[in-house]
Amino acid sequence: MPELPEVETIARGVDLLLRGDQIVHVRCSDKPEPFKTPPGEMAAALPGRVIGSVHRVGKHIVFTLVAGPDSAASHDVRRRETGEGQVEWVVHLGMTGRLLVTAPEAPVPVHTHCILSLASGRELRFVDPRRFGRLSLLHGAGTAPLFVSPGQEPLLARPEEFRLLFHRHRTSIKAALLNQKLLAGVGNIYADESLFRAGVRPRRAACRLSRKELERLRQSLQQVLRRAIRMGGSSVSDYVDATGERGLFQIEHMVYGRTGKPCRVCGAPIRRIVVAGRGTHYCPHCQR
DNA sequence: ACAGGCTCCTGCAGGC
DNA sequence: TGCCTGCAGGAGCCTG
Repeated sequence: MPELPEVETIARGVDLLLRGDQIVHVRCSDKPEPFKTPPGEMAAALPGRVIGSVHRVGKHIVFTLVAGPDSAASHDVRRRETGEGQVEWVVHLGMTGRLLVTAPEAPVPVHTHCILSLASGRELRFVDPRRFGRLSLLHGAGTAPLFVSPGQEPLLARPEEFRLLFHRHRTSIKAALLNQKLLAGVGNIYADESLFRAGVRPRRAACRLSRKELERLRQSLQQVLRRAIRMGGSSVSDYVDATGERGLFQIEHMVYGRTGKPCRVCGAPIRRIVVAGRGTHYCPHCQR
């Protein structure tokens, strides 16, 4: 399940592979999901545009698409400089979404919902069996961060900002970490892993954590996310990055998916409970 | 306003 | 061996 480190890995990979390539043709499936923007609108707006850059906002992959070299807008200096006429194609992978860069003759997997044919001869395919993912098109430059994820970037949050996110919320710290309006990009795995490293039980009320605990949590979260990005993310189930490589961070999981196994620090069996409707793993001895 | 629960969807694991 | 049930979860929506 792609969270911040996986999405970052994928966005970097796709940026490296596709920056500067031009969209020639778009084909979409006829299912209502995963389209937030009607597929017809997308298929009409994308062709001719050039992939300017690909980056991550929260758990979203944002393609900045600029006018193609032969379009009228590209010759208009004012429109080019203001970003007017620029669009952002936003991909959310949900649980099982994948972006694949392939040759057109490669077999098309089942549950392929969108295929972008590129001027280089390659295809960018969006595949998502469970259809929890979302594809949308935003008009104007730099609109994605606000539209898509109002929450703070966990890697940029400073101590005071981080503390202020939680001090008014009476819900569990686990639910608060998963709330994308507070922090953008944290999902189930890294919530559990950061709470373990901070020594905080997932059911604790967010507003009852001390300054010291919140600062420990902030640092644990940032460490865990940075380390996971360096390792290419966690591969559980079928996650792979744009080039088909699997991440390696799952070998460093301390609690996630380790129910009943001995804690790597103290040896106590890892417990699994349900918090905020999510499977939640913690060490009853190390976390208070 | 906030919190918690339900829903969507498919693949896979486990039980009988 | 095969079928069937239940579980996995991000986020939008509904309710209290």
